[in-house]
Amino acid sequence: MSLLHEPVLRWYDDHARELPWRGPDASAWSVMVSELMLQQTPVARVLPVHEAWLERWPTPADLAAESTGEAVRAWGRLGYPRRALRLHAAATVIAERHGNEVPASYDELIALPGVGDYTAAAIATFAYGRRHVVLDTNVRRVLARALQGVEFPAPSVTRAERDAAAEVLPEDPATAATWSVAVMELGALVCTASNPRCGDCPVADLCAWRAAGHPAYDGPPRKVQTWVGTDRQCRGRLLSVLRDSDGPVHRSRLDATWPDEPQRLRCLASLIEDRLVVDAGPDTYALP
DNA sequence: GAATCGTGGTT
DNA sequence: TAACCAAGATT
Repeated sequence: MSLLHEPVLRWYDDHARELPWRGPDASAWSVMVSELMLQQTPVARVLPVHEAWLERWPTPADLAAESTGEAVRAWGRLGYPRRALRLHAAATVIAERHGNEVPASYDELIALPGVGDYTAAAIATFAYGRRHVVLDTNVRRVLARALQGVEFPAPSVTRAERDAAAEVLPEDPATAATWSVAVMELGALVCTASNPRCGDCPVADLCAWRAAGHPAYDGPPRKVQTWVGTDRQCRGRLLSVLRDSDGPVHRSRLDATWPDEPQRLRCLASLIEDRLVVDAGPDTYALP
């Protein structure tokens, strides 16, 4: 029993946000949709899209019955639209091979498109109360600070880090689930990447990083993604036009979004390759 | 292991 | 204002 458990669990009881995918009435599908949407995307932006998504597609089979293009359109501006395709593909597998029920085991979950280690552990834990180590960016940061005494964890998950997280995971599955969501919440609201609110932290007096005097990060430089002029920006522009159009679009409308022609053509080809866009006739393109 | 993949709020 | 960063997955 880690000394961290009681204060963190009590803090969560008092400060947890009420989110639609939490609580006893949330379906496993609701949890799964939220987890895919929350990959690299802030809660505030996910909330309205998640609500509309669940209203429109209450079960995996409902989504699977739709075109992938409708999924991409409903995804809106959440970013990384391939996640919409993967969620649609996962829904199809669930409808066809899992009786339209989101599977509960980690092994079945991680076999689904778009579901990696974190998401499989999160769904198994938060939707079904299974006991797994849930290592997201928040949990990693909180544990790096509280246990290891460093400002940020290593660029990728290390064996020692996973072992340490397993070490502090409560034995009882239900408590472990609450612990994981509580640590995530603590990382999201208090133990933030920049300007952490240590004054509001329930484990400030147990924190190794604070005890060491908040030493600055001295690991390998953390990569900062460039944006202006990248293929990602170009792809975003192109897809935005299609998303906001009811039907197929003439190439001239895509041409207007990006001046660099070789890059524009390359990005359009990659969107087609990714099945986010389809060739819909002479000089015409559309969502799939 | 490193590169790639969107978007927009915050500082 | 440019940089930072947000419940990662895939190749």
